[in-house]
Amino acid sequence: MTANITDVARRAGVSTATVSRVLNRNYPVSEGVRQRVMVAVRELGYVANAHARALLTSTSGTVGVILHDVSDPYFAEIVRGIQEVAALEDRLVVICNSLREPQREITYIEMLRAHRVDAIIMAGGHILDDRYLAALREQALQLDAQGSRLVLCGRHPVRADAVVPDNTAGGARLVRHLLERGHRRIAYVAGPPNLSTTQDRLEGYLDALASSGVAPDPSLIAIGDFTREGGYQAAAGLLAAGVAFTAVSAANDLAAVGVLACLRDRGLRVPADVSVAGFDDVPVARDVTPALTTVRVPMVEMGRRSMRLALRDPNAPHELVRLHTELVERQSVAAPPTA
Amino acid sequence: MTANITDVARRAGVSTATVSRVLNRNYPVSEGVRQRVMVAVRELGYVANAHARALLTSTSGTVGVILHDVSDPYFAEIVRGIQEVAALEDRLVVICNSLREPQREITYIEMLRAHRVDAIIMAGGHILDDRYLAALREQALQLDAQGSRLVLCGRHPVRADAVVPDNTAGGARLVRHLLERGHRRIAYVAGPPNLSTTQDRLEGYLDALASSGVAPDPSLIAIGDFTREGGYQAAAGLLAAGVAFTAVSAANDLAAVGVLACLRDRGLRVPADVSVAGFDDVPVARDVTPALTTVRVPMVEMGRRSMRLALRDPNAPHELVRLHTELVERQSVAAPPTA
DNA sequence: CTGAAAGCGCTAACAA
DNA sequence: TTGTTAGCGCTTTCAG
Repeated sequence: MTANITDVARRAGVSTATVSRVLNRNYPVSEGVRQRVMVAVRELGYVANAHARALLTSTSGTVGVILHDVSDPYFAEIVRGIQEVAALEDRLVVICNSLREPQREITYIEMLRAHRVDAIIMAGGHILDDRYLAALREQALQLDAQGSRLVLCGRHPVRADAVVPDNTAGGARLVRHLLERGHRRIAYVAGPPNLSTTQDRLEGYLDALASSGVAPDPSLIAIGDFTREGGYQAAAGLLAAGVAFTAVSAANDLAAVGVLACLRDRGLRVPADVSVAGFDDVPVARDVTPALTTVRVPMVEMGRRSMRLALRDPNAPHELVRLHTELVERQSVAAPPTA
Repeated sequence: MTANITDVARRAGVSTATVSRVLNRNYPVSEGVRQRVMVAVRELGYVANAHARALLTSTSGTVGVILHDVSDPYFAEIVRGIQEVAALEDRLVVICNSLREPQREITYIEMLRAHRVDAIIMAGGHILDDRYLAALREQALQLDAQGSRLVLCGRHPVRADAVVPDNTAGGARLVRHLLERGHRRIAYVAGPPNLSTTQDRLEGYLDALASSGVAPDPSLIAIGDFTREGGYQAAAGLLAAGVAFTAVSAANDLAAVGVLACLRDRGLRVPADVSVAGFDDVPVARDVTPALTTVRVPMVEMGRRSMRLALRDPNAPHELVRLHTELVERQSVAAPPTA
């Protein structure tokens, strides 16, 4: 089987304590002994058992990340930021896809707790459900007792570290842009109704409308699910319902891409007939035609900051980092057609 | 600090062995005792220490994945397949971005070995470097001795399980398609020269040319790096060099998207003036304009199969799974302009 | 500078 | 059915 520290010690003719000291190089060891130990290590292909070490030091060098789905570009970018810092700090990253299922999230937290991860980063909006939030709060407490940190990236429903982008202000800024261009009938493709991000961004839409004195029209609001397919269906629904609109603001870029595809399939030109806007500024936003006007959310930076918070001392006080969003003007928005 | 099994045992008035038996439910325990233990567990928020368990059972329930970068859609899709199976089998997945740096890959393997992962999946092509391959082979041996599996996803340079797509055949199929449409001057945007995937796909291009009796022209081959930016630069270089071509075949979709952007910036129409083809069929391929003709690589399935191989018995014999690729015709390829 | 020994939290014989 | 006990592989006092 695998060589252990005793094998190395025997081969080098020293005690296990000495081997440990050589490997952790935090104690004076004579050069000759050091050499002998290193040779034995190399010859045996020895790698210290992280579990045995974790048992003693109660720190695993691992950080857990729970998110909707890594293959969603929004989360992929966040993870990129997380990995960047993890690599710098020699940490391993465990990634868990929750698929936005509350039970799955809680189960993952427990698995990660079992592994005594140094911290857990939960990315993405949270589900608006009291039982879930209570369970989450309970887990946060346990995590704390365990000496590991909880970092929320993109939401902030429980006492913990958090990194949050300004979704509401970003949403309002975007809709204001649409209004400035002359749009009054602005459809909105929302995310899943029970998600905080959906609410925050929708609020921005409503705020902008309100401060311009435009009455919101419920029939202009369609429900998507943050996917391309969801966006496509939402647009199709809007079109089928026959409601008039000159612009569509989608809750995220993926949905906006779906809207674009639907409008194209129906023979509508963007932005000549209808303007379309997204949210997030994921890489695909600039590669669709027309390139998407959107709100840039600093996803990579959110990931970096989250990981930085995660790696602080377990006793450091909670911190809340607010990040700004920014309007990115491209080609998918123009003045409404002068019908 | 954290509650341990002794705390639970004391609180439930039983021995630690009993607690263990209740939690692992693989031994007869009287119902009354079971209840008492469960109550104690709940009250203390107890979660068994995975490290202590791993030390005994020498299995961690964790699988490591080493890949270029999770935020690259090709890898993101593979990871989706991996996670799908991992969730089904209650495994945790550690993801490591190697950025294609050989040293980083080896270091990650050692970190994962230290954590006694049940298996390591290495995704993506391998670097063509003898020293690196020797080191990799050595690690594969150690992994084997350790009782954990090594699965290669997308390459096969060392003795191990592997899941490989048919890159060469796919590349040839695509170029044949271009030839059938009447193209003769077909430029090629390759990946990094020292990568196996680059070689495999380029070979397909050359094979197709050869079997049609078209002499390959080195000046038609540009080097990219599998990124959008690399594709853009490669196309710009081709254009600047003034070589004539009526089609561009890119080594992957991301590069093809860059080629598309470059051609657009230069005022060239696709496919009217130049045809463009990609490789992989990542999600963005159908959302660019014109939608990309490409070769579908079953990335999600590659991920699933890799994970399935990873979770087999450590002593099971190596297996090699070959997966087919398939031509996907969209709008970016047409007959060459009849100049 | 080096070794002996205790013990981290758990599971798996072995007893009872 | 339940308890006792011996480690898993390592780090860390405490001696020397």
